[in-house]
Amino acid sequence: MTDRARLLPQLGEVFRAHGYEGASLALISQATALGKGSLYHFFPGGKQQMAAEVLAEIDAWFEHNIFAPLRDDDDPARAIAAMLKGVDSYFRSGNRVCLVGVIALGHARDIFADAVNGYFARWQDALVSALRRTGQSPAMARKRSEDALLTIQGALVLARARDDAAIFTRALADLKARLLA
Amino acid sequence: MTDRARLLPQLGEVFRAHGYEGASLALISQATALGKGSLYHFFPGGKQQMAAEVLAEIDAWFEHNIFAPLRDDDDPARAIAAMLKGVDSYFRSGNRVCLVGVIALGHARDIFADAVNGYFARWQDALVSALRRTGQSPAMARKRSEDALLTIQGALVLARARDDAAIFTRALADLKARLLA
DNA sequence: GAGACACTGTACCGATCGGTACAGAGAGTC
DNA sequence: GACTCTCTGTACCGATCGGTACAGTGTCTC
Repeated sequence: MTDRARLLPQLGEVFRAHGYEGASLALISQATALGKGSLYHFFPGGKQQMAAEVLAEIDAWFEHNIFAPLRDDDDPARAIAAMLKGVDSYFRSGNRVCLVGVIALGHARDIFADAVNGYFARWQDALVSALRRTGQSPAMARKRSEDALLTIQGALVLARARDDAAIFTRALADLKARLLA
Repeated sequence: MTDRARLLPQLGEVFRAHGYEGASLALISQATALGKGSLYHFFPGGKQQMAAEVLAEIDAWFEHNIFAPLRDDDDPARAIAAMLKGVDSYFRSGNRVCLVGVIALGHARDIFADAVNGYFARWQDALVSALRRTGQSPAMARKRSEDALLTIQGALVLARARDDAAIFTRALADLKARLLA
């Protein structure tokens, strides 16, 4: 189990760098320093199981570090600030790409549609909850939470496209002001 | 030449749907109803040349329909409104994905880095030009143009991730109000 | 009709794909 | 030492990958 815990982040980076289709078993084997025998011992379901477990781990990380505080923190403004800080840290200030977004844009979305949709749906719902507790109307909370998610995704795309991570940092700063206006 | 003009959009849809790595010659051959012989007759450089020419055609379309009006229109507000209308139409109200963004997120970005960066750089510069002519400060124009590009990209990602094209339409409407505020 | 030319289908190339089979290696138990 | 069980490397599978070779095919020119 602890082996798997060390494996999943490595798999995640391979999928991030090459996408689902582009992450060949040879690349995965190289990144993990594990032969196919070991790989298929841990993941009998092959590549699809690897990606599914990586997505589940990412989801669990966000659930614990981002979504739950947004839903439960007594101080919603603090939870929102913590979300932005956590997001900045998770995406390495714009130098790391969102695997869920990468999969959403690719052909693999069909396979992982539920995981992809659920991730963003729960994020948005949690953010709506926090925004409502700051006193915003349901409509305003919903609109701003949608704005927040697409801003983060768009900033990651643009930062990578222009090879300028500062775009992401600026977008997060603007977003903070917009969310709590 | 006219054959090639009919070919490039078909190639574009294959790359959009499967990404650069995922677009196999078999898929391309099927989508274009052309055998490998014909494909390599038109594109001796293979898949890479196909993608490069598709990107160039996309760039030319935006240059003519979006960027040039933003730079040259006597009425900058009208050009910005036309940009949003053109973008909505080009991306089929959120049902079509941005090929430049798809490539930017994938491993193929390394090959097409200049084309990808140039596309967004010229878009932003053109939008800055229009915003400045509406009387906005250089700093404000630059910030809002960056916001515009990442909003469009993020809305496309989120719309596809959640399988809800309305996200894109809403984002464009909000963006319009924000740009001309 | 002869020749040139742009285009096309098919067979084929070596490499790599995801996945399987299997014989161990190593550690723990009795 | 014998057995079990988890883990590992390697050889191998058929399929597909991007790309090449080449013999046509039709059309147009002279």
